[in-house]
Amino acid sequence: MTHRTPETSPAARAADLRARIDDANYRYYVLDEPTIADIEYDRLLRELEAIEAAHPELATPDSPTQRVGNKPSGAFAEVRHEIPMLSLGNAFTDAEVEDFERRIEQRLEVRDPLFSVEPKFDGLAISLRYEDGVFVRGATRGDGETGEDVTANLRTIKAIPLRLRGHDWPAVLEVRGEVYMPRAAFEAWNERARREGGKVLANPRNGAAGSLRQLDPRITAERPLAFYAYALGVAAGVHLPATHSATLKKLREWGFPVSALVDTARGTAGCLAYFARIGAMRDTLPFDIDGVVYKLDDLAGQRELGFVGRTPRWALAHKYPAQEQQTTVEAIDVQIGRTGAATPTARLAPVQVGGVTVTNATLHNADQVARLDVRVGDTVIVRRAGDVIPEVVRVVPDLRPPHTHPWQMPAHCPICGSDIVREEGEVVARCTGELTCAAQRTRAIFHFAARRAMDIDGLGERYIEDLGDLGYVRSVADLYKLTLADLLEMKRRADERDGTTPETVKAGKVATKWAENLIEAIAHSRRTTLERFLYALGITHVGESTAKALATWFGQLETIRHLPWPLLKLVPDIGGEVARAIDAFFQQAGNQRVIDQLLAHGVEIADPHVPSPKLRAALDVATLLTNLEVPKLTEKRAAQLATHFATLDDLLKVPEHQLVSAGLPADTAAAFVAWRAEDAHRHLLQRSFETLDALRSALAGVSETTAALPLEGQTVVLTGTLSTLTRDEAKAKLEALGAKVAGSVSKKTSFVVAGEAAGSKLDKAQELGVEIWDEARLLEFLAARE
DNA sequence: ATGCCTCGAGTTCA
DNA sequence: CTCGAGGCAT
Repeated sequence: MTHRTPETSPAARAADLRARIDDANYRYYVLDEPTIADIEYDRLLRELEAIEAAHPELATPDSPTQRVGNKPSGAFAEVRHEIPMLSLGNAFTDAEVEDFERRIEQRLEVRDPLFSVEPKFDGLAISLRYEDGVFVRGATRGDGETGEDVTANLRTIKAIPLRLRGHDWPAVLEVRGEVYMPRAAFEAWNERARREGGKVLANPRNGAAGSLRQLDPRITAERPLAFYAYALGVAAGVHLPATHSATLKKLREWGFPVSALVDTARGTAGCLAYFARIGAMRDTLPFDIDGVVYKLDDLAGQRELGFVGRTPRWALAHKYPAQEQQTTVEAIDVQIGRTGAATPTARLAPVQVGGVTVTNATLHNADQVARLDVRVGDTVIVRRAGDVIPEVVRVVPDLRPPHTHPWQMPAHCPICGSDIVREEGEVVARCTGELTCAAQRTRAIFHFAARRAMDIDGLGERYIEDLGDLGYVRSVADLYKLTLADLLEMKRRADERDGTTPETVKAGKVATKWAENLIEAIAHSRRTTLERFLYALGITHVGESTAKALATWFGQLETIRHLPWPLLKLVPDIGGEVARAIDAFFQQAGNQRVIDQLLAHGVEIADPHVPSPKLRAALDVATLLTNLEVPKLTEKRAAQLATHFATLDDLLKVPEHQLVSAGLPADTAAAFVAWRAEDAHRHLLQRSFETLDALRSALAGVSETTAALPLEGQTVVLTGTLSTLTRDEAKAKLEALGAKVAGSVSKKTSFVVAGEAAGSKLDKAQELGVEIWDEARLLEFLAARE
């Protein structure tokens, strides 16, 4: 380090250093144009500290070295605000903004007045007092009349000047503004806190508030706080500007940071445009805001309008819908899904989150409840995850009422009373009632009727429940037996039961219309495709994709409904687990009966497929033996076994010593014989052989050649909203060209089609360098090949 | 065994 | 959308 010989006195050098440090602060925090490197800044500060240590008489209270005091104060003293700190009226709708401005126009007899507009920072309002240009006291807003003296903590915030710049400031000056924690600093702080075990902050606002209320300013000094000024309090004895916008300019000259987003806007239209403009950048701003503030720019007009209570008539806070809200848990219920999955759900006191009223939030599973330790009566923070689904973010522990207990999954289904069981290693607990459980039955029928399944329009969950409870529909097959008279009777009985008696002619007509439409929708659904039908059955692990795979590989319902699981495994993406689930479904006599009834009631599969020629290569005994999952029988051993014993009879009867002499290792042979000893296994083998033969003959007439499709082997992901096609249409067209349409982007994705408002998938594609098409390119591509 | 990558299943409100 | 878990490549 260079050490300059002081030509000047220490006092002069100290003054010079202070000026340079103050200037660097001003340029960084107010002008937003850093001029010196951090290292240089630190060097200046250390030199000043050294001088002040050597000459204690030179240390002044407004020296930049004096930001961090070192003695924790006892408690915060009360400070009475000479001019009360305002609370602003709130507006959530455009209409409320119009009302606000109409009142101003009427009282002042003006048209389209000019407003000073600014973001409403989500931080902590404070007031700063300067006497003779030196910061002497800072206080929180408190109740507006009286706040707490947090001077020592505020001194640590470098964005707050300890000494005013320029000369035209009043002898006594109070400035109002917001202390906040920039988002990036908040994230960085928390990341470090998590890593090093420090205090993790809940959100930037709480971070700022908590930091200012530290009794030890040394702790505050470590927190990344910032400050924006937005108003004047006391300002005695100088000529002040006539408008609010000019005042802000003045504050900036005096050394206060003022947000670059402040602007002026004319009339309601200008204000609403500003609201929209700031709203659009809200997510990308470096700090949190919860709205914007409109203030009548003309200060004389402000004085004329005055206050209602403590709220000025000349200012308004226009708020954005809150993305996170606090509410209380009234109950934790368990919902039973189609598969019996018992999902805990928090019933919440209604609260507005992101513009909608939220009353329920899923808690996913018992582990999640335990992780959050949510209890009935708790106050919780709720957020809309991915802008849609409400979720409980965390509990506010300080607001927990006494005598609560951790929540536990009930032992019995709240609907049917069957045991709720959680399998080893599974996250979800399930009701074991299966189809005896009304909830499972309702959800199963709902799934059957879903748009992507049998597509029965107008069959809502409530009607399914009534149809089930009143005994009209016990299984999905019963839907096709319903008559108009049944539906009307059911509706009448349901109304009776609920005590609603809309016996008016009009209600009767509505009910008739509903019933007619439903009968029509059910009739319409009779004609369907194999993949929809399979999907509608609601077989565990069989969603749309697997249903489609089954349909294209095997072609016929009659084949599929009798397939043993080792043959189901021939389909790519179907492994042992899924295959056994499908097999188990069709092994249930009740399920087969329902399928028979559906077919008897006229359900017809309209697109007869032939088995896929790709199946042919897999229809050999070796593959079958591999898929049987016989212990120790690897692919290689299975092939070996198949070359010598290719018939069912051979495999059932060949003695162990012959297996060994055929070259099979002794332990493998023994394992096979042991496996074969079980009736169920022999039966499985027999079923498999029979089906193998049936498939072979079904394939006999199928031609081998399939035309190559332009997108064969490509994986495409759709994201955002397309304007000329629905997502389903686009998917269908791409699939018709041989593409596989996947739901998420990975490095195997061939290209991503991004529509309007594309979200995280587009980001991911860019990150992975995956090709991105816009809608126009897709349409062009499709048009060229149709 | 381990680590992608997909698929399935459940979810809220207007 | 998110999470869990099945399938499969390594």
